[in-house]
Amino acid sequence: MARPEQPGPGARRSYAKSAAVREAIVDAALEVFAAEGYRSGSLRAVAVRAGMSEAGLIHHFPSKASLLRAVLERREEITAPFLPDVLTDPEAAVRGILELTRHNADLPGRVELFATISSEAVAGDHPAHDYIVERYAAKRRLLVAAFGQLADAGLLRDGIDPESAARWSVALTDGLQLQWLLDRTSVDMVAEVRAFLRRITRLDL
Amino acid sequence: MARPEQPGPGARRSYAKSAAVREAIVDAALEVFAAEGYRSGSLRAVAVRAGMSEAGLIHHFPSKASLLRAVLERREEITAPFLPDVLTDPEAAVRGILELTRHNADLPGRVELFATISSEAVAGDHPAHDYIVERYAAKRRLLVAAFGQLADAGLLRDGIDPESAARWSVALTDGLQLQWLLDRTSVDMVAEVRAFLRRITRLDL
DNA sequence: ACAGAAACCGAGTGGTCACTCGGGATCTGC
DNA sequence: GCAGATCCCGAGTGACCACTCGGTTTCTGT
Repeated sequence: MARPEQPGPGARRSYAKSAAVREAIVDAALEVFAAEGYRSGSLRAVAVRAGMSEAGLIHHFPSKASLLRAVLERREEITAPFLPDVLTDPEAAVRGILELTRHNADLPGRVELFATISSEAVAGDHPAHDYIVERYAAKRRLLVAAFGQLADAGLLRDGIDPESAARWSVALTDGLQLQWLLDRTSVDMVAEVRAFLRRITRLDL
Repeated sequence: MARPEQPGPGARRSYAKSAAVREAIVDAALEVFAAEGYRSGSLRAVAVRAGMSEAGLIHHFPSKASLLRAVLERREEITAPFLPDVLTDPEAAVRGILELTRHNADLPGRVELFATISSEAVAGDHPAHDYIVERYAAKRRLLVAAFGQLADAGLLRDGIDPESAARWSVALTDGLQLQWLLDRTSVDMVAEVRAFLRRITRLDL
């Protein structure tokens, strides 16, 4: 987050253009971390891309880990609307998987960021480890609930387990993204995800 | 490869224990690259784990990239038997997916290695980029052929496209591996892959 | 048993890393 | 319009990086 909190009574607040600068830094960091990963991506590269010095960057984000946090929070803000409240509309959640895939298909940088960070974060001491683990768990919980409700409504195909449907959906999108990143001409992510979801649900996608 | 070629007429060959040392180095490199990735994993860490100095390591593998090559070649030797000749037995190829998953489920290190390297190698300048791209393409070709033959034999479920079956299988195993690495208690990879393959084929797996 | 190559090492080399420090430019509430 | 904080930078700092160099030790074919 770009510090939306109100400053304390005695404290000064940031200058007007500061938010824009921070946003530019986060944009730059997103590109660098996507291309080179968090561990190998350098603050120097981020600073150059953001048009400032390394020391200037550090003034806004006091550590590399805090910059990663900002990048992930920003991504979350963008993707959150694609997976709306499952309790009101389970079909929308499944449709959201497809919409998110469609959205991602135009943004290889963002896809690469998450693919890179996710596998980096397998290491327990990675600064994003807990975040990524929790994010996967949350997504699975949401989709299990969604597919469960679809099953109750008779909209899941016979013999499909909601738990498996959730896991498969997450795994398939992740795996297709990797294939797509390695060779974009060989995979039509949207078509594959759509075909898969039609294969496990009775929804008209 | 651990230099299986015969030495030239005038050239000396390696000493007897050299092959064992090289193997120990590759083992150590596998662990380090799995845990920290190729770019962030250091030769120093590999050397320590292999019980020798950094300079001694470099005597055997003149560059970091050559060490990565050796690691990948070694992995290939191990996994190759799991995907046998599809022309003689397409069913064995599909069964191989499951066997390989079963095999991997006991070796998180090896799974982590390939997950880490694969997403790192998305970057075009990564030393393993071409290798990983080609390896994915080859695996897809093999599975497309296998599922195609199963379809001809009526062993693919109605409406399943062999091309998609191949892509889905690869994507699903990759994606499940990532979920498994992030939280091993939450995913039964073998059961999920088995259920998925039974869902798209008529094979008795 | 000895020549000579392989094996291995300690001590560098130049580079990059995240991050610090002290100070100067810039902004803003009063 | 000015005090004081924010903003930003150049120049470090120590740690680590892949890799080199010159040398000693170990092995092995003859």
